Amino acid sequence: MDRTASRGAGELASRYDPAEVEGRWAARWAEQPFTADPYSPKQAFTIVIPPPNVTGALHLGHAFDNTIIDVLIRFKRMQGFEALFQPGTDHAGIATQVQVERELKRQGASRYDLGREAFVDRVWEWKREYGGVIIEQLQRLGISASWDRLRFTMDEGLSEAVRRQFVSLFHQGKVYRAERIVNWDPASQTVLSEMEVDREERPAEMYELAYELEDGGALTIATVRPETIFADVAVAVHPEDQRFEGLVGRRVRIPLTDRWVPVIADEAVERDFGTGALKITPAHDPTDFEIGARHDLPRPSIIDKDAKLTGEYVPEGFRGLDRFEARSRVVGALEAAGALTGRREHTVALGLSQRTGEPVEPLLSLQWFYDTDEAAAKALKRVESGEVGFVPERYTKVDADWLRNLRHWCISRQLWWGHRIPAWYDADGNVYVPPADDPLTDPTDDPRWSGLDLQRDPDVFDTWFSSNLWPFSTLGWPDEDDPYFRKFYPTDVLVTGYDIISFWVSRMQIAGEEFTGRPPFRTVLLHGLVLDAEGQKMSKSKGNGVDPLDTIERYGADALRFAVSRASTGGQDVRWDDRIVEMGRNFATKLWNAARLVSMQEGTPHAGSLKDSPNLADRWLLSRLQRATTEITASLEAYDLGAANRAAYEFVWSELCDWYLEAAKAPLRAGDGHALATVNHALEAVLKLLHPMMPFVTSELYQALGHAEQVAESEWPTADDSLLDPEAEAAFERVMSAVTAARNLRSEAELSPSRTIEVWAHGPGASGLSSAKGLFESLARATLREGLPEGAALVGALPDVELRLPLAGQVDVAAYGERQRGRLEKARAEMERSGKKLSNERFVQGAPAEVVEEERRRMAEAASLVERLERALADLVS
RNA sequence: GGGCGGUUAGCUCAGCGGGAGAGCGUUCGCCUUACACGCGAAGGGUCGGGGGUUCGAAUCCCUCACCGCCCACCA
Repeated sequence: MDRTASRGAGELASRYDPAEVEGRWAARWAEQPFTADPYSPKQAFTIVIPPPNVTGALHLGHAFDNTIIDVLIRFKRMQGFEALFQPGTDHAGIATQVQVERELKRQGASRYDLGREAFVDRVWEWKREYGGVIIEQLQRLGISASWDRLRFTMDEGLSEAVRRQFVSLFHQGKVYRAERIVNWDPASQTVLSEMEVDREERPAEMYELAYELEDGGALTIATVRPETIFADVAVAVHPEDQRFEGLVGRRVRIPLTDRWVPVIADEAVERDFGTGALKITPAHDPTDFEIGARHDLPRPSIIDKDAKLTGEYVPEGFRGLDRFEARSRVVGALEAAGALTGRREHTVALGLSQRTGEPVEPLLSLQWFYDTDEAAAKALKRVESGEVGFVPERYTKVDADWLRNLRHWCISRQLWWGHRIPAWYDADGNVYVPPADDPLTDPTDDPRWSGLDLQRDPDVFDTWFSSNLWPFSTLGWPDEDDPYFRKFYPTDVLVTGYDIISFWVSRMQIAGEEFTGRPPFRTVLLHGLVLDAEGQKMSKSKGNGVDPLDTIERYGADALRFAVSRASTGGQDVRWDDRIVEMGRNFATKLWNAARLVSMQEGTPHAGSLKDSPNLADRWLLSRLQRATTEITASLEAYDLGAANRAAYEFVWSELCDWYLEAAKAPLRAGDGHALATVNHALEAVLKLLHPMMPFVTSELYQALGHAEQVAESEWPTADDSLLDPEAEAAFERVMSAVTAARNLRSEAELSPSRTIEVWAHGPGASGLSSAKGLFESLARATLREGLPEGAALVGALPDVELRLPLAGQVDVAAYGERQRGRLEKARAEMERSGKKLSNERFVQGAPAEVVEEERRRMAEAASLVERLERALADLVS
């Protein structure tokens, strides 16, 4: 073993071990996080984390959000921005509560056994125990957030922000309490917003029921919920429906009861659907609620919060029955009573609780609502004017449509875990809310109301009623003088999956307008969803999720980040494929070994300008590096991580490693200072360019090259156009083609790669090739001679030169000839195509000059190739 | 019922107006002193179908088919 090899081996292990290296750097970045200085003169660049559930575990969705954000943050930081990646977690009300309740259940208890206070303590305990897990996992991913600024939605400051939000909106009249039809989840015993309800197509039955008319005859209605007939207050038909002319104003009897209800006319009734007559149940159906309101009808409820039939309107035999049980019993009774006149299969869009999977029950309930109309309109303007942009652009419309069609948001939840609503009620149900200028004082401490017995609302806010403030509550708001708020708000980019636009993005836009008068971010960068190998969305319930930590363990976090970066193209959904991660792992190893090769070199790099190098390979590489730098930088600036990834991969593997390093080996061995300077420079640049996507291996290698500062703190490379060298690129590419042709000859001749072959060059390009003799010979492992060799030879034809390899005995000439004929066919086809095009007057006239010129060049090349191949074949036969 | 995305090599995907690309897999060689997580060579596609625009279409327009997603109060 020679000295250089042993020295290199001492510096860098011969095989890259991601686990060891990554663990070390992850710990370093966790302990000494990248901080952002609010007083820095540098321009701010801010991204807030989409806060993960505090008790959750890292999944691929998080890996996407955070990798993309971290790539942008590291990139901008290196570009000289004061970059803040604001981290934190969400208390995730219902999700966390359900989780802790499940744990309690395993111990044979329920939250009611503990009582509210003890239960909430229990959740805090749970949070203390598991709340750090996801943070550690993110740190393991190499996320360079400002961990010293970790925030939680239920921190004191953020809770204050939520309280201020409510109080302010209340006094503006935008938040109000009202009885409305809500989506009730009987399993978790809370109301849900529209968005927390998943619609699922389910087969069901539609029943036709005959309601007896008071003057004889019957009116037949259609329903999928016969069990709700007891809450009927009317039957509605369309005002212009001639079938029911004369019936409006008369009364019908609800089957199985003695109640008579009026027939009313309402435009909401669809004439073509069902029988054209609709039973009206205002307390258990949103449409019916509205129709009932228009006609001033009562709203009797007959389904309770456990989804059981209840109340005096329900005949005794059905009282206490679960809704579904009740349905079949009611249908039986209707049939027996002769009121069931028809039934048929029908698909319904059943609402299911996103959390519990339980069918939600629409019922009447007194809840808090938030009228977002005014702020949404302002937010919409920003979107329409382009002040807030979406990447990819098509989501602009999704967001705008959403902002346009918002309904009032039900913000109260019957949970214990969350921000408790700061509203109090007296015995008469009057509402007391802290004053606008002093939102933190409880009304019970307010001297004005000291004589009253005020009870605080037991409910808490919807989780999103705190995460909507996230882009500014984490930066110190409501303290508008907080230096972080001043420096880093509004944030620059919001990165998240497109499935969260309605939940979070639009609500942050609204909150930003409402409380800061500014949009909370300038750009919304949306990524696709992660699908499994079958194209199914990954989800906990399906159990088809990939555990990113497992992936990290097997391939390394850099490899995972590489895969995420590469998959981030155009907001496209990604079918997760470990082969891409493998590609990333291999790439990290490739980089490692390239650095190892470089670190093994001894000698003194040329001290002057890189432009001084007389070596064709150096000039070629430096020129290519400028192009790669430009492309990678532009791609990152356009938030196109996929393109940046591909450009970097291509340059490093196919150009730097496959060609340049091979070409440079000989000069380096000879102590060429120009080659050494070039290779050092290129490697350093590559480490920087790759650092955002693969922070671990690049940090380790940068350090190994002897830098005291971290690569993360180094300056982002800028392309130096004076190093662009189209001439060198073209010349080196000719050498590359010749080398490939020579290697092909070796392969055709079945000669061992270890053997040096003798290659003869003939043709106008031969002398050019000879001028790069050394390069060609070392890359092709050949001896280059000019001219034509004696006797039979294999021929590799290039447009301007042909390479001949004198025939050794063992070659299968017939097979070789076959392949050669194939090449000739291709070249002829090429020639024909070009010829056709060039003889087309309209092409020559209509196409841009350079395109026509290019075509002429192609034509000439093809013609020359055909000629060489024909001659070579003739030689072979002779 | 509206809206959006997808259909490119066996698989997973880039490319989105000037002669089809990558990784994996396949075939043939190689432990060539950075790397077998590697090196060299090769094979493989009428870019879902049909129409149109254009000198020129995988790329733009229309249309059809299939796959997927989002929104929607026909009970």
